Amino acid sequence: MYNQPEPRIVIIEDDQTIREGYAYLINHTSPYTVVATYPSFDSARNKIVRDNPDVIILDIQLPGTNGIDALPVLKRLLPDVYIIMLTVYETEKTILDALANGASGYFTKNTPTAKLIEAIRDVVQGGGPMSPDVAKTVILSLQRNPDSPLTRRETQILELMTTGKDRGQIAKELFIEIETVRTHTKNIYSKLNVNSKAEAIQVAKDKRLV
Amino acid sequence: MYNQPEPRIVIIEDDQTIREGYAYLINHTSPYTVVATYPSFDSARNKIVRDNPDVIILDIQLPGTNGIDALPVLKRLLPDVYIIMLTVYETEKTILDALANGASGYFTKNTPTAKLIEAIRDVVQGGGPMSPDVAKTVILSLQRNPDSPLTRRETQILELMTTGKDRGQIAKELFIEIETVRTHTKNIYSKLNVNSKAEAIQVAKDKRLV
DNA sequence: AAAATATCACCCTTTAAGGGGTATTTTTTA
DNA sequence: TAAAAAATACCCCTTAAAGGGTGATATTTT
Repeated sequence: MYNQPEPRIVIIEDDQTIREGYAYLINHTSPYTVVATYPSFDSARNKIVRDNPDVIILDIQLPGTNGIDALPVLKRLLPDVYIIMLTVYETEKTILDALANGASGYFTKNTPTAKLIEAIRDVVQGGGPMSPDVAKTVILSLQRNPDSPLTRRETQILELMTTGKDRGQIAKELFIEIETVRTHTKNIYSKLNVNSKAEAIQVAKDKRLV
Repeated sequence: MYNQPEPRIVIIEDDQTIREGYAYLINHTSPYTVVATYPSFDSARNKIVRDNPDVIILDIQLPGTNGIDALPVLKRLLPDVYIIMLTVYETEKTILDALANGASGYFTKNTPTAKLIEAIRDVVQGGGPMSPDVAKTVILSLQRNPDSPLTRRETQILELMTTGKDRGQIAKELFIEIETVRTHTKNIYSKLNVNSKAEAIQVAKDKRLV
């Protein structure tokens, strides 16, 4: 068994204080090495492959190319790199976009360096660390509306509708007749004040009914 | 300003060692109070409202009613309670189901009590703590397939399709003609080897293309 | 016992979707 | 900078799936 070399870190963050602060503390209080820091993605672009980082700490609000747009590029340049996002303002969409595009972790900027170092350890071990507020947003995005007007069966059928299944497939899956599925569908439409599958799916997503 | 009373904790966990271990350590090393512990949800059902907990630590694998099914019932009984799930085996579906049904946090059972106490603090402060492995699963569930055969535009259109929008709405939203949407749709179908919107959505969900 | 939920059936109408073909412009990449 | 890929747009024709209306019985929950 070979000794794994300690992870190499690159920080891309426009605020000099934060950038240098994290770099200093990671270098001096952790086994990891910050091999380079950049104030923007555009300045990192041509050098980062040679830096050969294992983990990139990437700010979202950057001058020029922002962190979200940088993500897929970095992933293409360095397919195996772990990316931890850093941000001040976190909207649900931003967070979800970042994660959808391959971020491994997500923290707000008030995160103490010690937590960030923990996070680096977690990602290289295959985990997906997030600060509690980010996790909360993610959880919320997964959570259903507890005040749904739909019954259990209706919710179930609506959910199957959102997956693109048609009446026949839904009926088969639930071991009921197509006509029963129709009846439920009509009740769903009436409760949601819509009159098409498409609208129902939109309301469902909108109100987190499924 | 009144002093907030310290959070009251209930633990529902069938393994006596774990149950009593957590209870003891929470009571003795944290400001929180474990007001009751139960070996099953069924045994907790009639008493838990009187326990008036702020946070419930809920095991998933329970004799009788399992933790996932217990979740909605607990939420109805105690609408404002925070629930932290505890589990040994975590499949993606289990985790996502738990979160969809109102869990506030999610940990695997090897979690040290200190982390659990941190988690209790986090949830009462509105956060959504998860252990890194759970977070990883959640992140993975949000992540797109990096090897999608679709172009950017196609992905965008497929995504809009999954939200139930029809050609017309998609065209309007993207400021292009309906016929262009059609062309993209045809290309999507051909790349995904399908020939209907429904199938496309199913493949999209299946392969995490959107 | 009443109310809510879930089940099944038949009529008829409409429309959004799908197949096939062609062509120009813009953007990306080698 | 030339070639390839992606994005844009139009026409013809066909049909499956969806939707509206109405009525009825069985099962569960409260």
